[in-house]
Amino acid sequence: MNKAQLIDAVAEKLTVSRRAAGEAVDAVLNGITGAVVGGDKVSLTGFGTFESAKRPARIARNPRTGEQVKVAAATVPKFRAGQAFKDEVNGAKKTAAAKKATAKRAAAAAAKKSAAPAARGAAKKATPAKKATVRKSTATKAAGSRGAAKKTAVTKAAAKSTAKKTVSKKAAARPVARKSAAVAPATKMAAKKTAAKKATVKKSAAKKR
Amino acid sequence: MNKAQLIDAVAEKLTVSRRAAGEAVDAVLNGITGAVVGGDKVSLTGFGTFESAKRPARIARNPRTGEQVKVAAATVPKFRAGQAFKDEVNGAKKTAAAKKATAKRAAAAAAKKSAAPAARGAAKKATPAKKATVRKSTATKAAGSRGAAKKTAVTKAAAKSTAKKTVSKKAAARPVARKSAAVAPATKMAAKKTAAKKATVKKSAAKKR
DNA sequence: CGTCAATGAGCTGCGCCTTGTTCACGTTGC
DNA sequence: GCAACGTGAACAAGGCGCAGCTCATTGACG
Repeated sequence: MNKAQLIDAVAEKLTVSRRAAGEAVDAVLNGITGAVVGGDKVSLTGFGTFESAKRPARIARNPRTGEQVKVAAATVPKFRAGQAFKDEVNGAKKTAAAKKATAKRAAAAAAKKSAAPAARGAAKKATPAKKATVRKSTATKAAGSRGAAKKTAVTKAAAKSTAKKTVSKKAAARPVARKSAAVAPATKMAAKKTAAKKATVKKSAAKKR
Repeated sequence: MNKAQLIDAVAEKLTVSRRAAGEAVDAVLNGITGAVVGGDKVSLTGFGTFESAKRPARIARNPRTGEQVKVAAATVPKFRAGQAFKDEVNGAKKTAAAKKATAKRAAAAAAKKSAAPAARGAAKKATPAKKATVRKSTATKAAGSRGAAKKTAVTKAAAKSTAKKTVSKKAAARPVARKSAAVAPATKMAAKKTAAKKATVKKSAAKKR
C-alpha cells in the first residue's frame, strides 16, 4: 500500500472525496511529524508511539568500502508499536498462545493472585465476542474483587518481604555474575542505580505536560 | 501529544469538527494497521514505511528473575521513518551537515553532474523557509538551468556509456555473486548467508505487486 | 466523571537495526 | 506524462529494543 492507496481506503471508509481523504491523510501525518519535530512524544493508544531520539556521534563503517566513517550526533524519529497493533499483526497465533499461557498460569498459580490477571487476559481476548464478554466480565469482576481484597492485605506484607528479598538477591546475584568485574563496580552500579532513580523522578516530572 | 490532541490539530488544520477529525484519524490509523495486518507494506513517502516482520522463536530471559524463557515465533509491526521525516526531526543540525556535504561534493566532483544533486539538496533543505526559499530557489533555478543544459548533453553520452557499464556490471556481478554462494556453503555462516540471499530474492519477487 | 485498559519503567542477555554510499526502481506532484 | 525525489538493497560493527513481571500513571471511552 502506498499513500494513494491509503487515501483510497480512507475515502471509502469516510465516504468522502479522494481530495478530502488526501487532506485528511496529510493532516494526520503532518500532525504527527510536526509534534515529533517539536520534541513532543505522540502516543496513539493501541497504534503506537512516535518520538524523537538522540543518537550520539559514533564511528560507523561504510559497508561497501569498509572505510570507517564518523557519524555525527543526530536526532532521529522512532516508533514503537502499541500492544493492540502488535496483537493484531501477530493474529490468531497470538490468541492461541495467549489462551495456552492463560490456562497455564491458572493451573500453576491458583494460590496466587495471578488468577485475576488470567481472567483479565481471557476477558481481553474475548472482547470481540460480546456474549462471552458479558459472562466473563462478570467472572472477572468477582475474581477482581477477591484479588483486590487479597491484594491490599498481601501488598503490605509482601512489600516488606519483597524489599528484603530484592536487596539480598541483587546483592548476591551481581557479584556472582560479575566476579571478573570484582567489587568496585558494585559501588558504581549502586551509584548508577541512585542516578537512575533520580533520572526517573526527573522524567516523571518532565513527563507531565 | 495524545490522540485527542492530534484530533484537535487535524480539526484545526482541516477546519472540520472534532468528530470528523476523529473519524479521519481513526480511518488513517486503521487504514495503516489493516494493511499491515493483511501482510501489506505501507509506504508513505517522506513519512515512513510500516510493515510486518517475522521474528523466529528464541530463548529470551526474564530480566527480573534471570530465568530463561522460550519466546514463540511471532510477527511484529515495524516502522522505518522516511528521509524527509528524519531530516525534519534532525533539523538545523542536519542542514549544516548537508551544507558541508554539499560543498564537499561540489568540490570533489565538479567534473561530474553531482553539481546538480548538490543544488537539489540545498533547495530541499531550504524548503521550510519561504523567504529563504525564494532566494535560494532562484539560485537553484539558475543552477538548475545550467545543470539541465549540461545534463542534456551529458545524459546522451552517459546513457550509452552507462548502459554498457550497467550491462557489464550486472553480467559480471551476478555470476560472481553466485559463484561465491556456490563455494561458500561449506561453512555454516555461509549457509545462513545463502538462506538470507534466497529470502531476499523471494522478497524482491514478492515485492513486485 | 468514573472505570477500565494501555503504557512505561526497571531489571539482563541476545538479536535486530542503523549508519554511508551508490544505483536502480518506484512514487509523487505539477 | 515527465521530472524530481524517495526508497530499498547490499555491505560490517556497534547500539538499541525486547522478552516477563509488577506497579503506578495516564489515556480513552461510555
